[in-house]
Amino acid sequence: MDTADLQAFAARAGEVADILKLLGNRARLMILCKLAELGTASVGDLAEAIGLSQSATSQHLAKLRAEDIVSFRRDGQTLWYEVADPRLGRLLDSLHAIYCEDIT
Amino acid sequence: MDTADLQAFAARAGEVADILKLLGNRARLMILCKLAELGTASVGDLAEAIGLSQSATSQHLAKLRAEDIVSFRRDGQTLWYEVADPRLGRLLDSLHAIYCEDIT
DNA sequence: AGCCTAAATTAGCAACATCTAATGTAAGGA
DNA sequence: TCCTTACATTAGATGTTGCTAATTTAGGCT
Repeated sequence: MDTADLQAFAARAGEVADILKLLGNRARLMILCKLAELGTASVGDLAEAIGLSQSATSQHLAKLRAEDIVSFRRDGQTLWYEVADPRLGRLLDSLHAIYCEDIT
Repeated sequence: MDTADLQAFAARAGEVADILKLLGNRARLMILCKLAELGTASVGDLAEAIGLSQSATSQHLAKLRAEDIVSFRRDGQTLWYEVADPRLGRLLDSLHAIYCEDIT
């Protein structure tokens, strides 16, 4: 593999690794699994569902937002989050198929 | 979801997140992609293929070994590594399908 | 306006990750 | 035995992560 190929490979691997880094945290993975399961959820719903504080949950959502992995719409005081990136939806499906085959 | 369900969910998410954390590093992801592509490779091969020092490459391999994601067999002075966990093989295939559809 | 709830943001700290440089170990060859 | 090659390991500096606590912003209600 020549230098240009290595750089292209490294660049793409870096992008994908950045996404996987976001999933490589228990709290964020739980958030994304919940969103995949429920379709949409508020910050409070998510915080309770994963057993984390409001602040910590919000900070995790900020990271996911920064990579355009999730989006939200406002309804009054409540923000409803959802998975925004279809590729991430596919990845979450794959993860479920591989690591949660035993779960209904 | 009751407390027992949350704990089971958290436990499983933690296990999967630990694996994804290993993939969430450019160098390690490149190593695993190379192993998936080549089937088997030596430490020196991998270090050169990803443009990293021998030491850093070896330390990444040590982390992957610790989670039983890769294994190796010795042939003289050379250690030949390969992907050991079939679920990780499936995950790498999925990642390739999702994020590298444009690559031959 | 004043108050409440929902969520975001900031500051700060402890824990963790990742590199380089140096050293150790194992195997083969002269 | 001595040297070389292939790889592992350790030590240490530096950057990053993920929490809590405190504060701020936004919206709805009386």
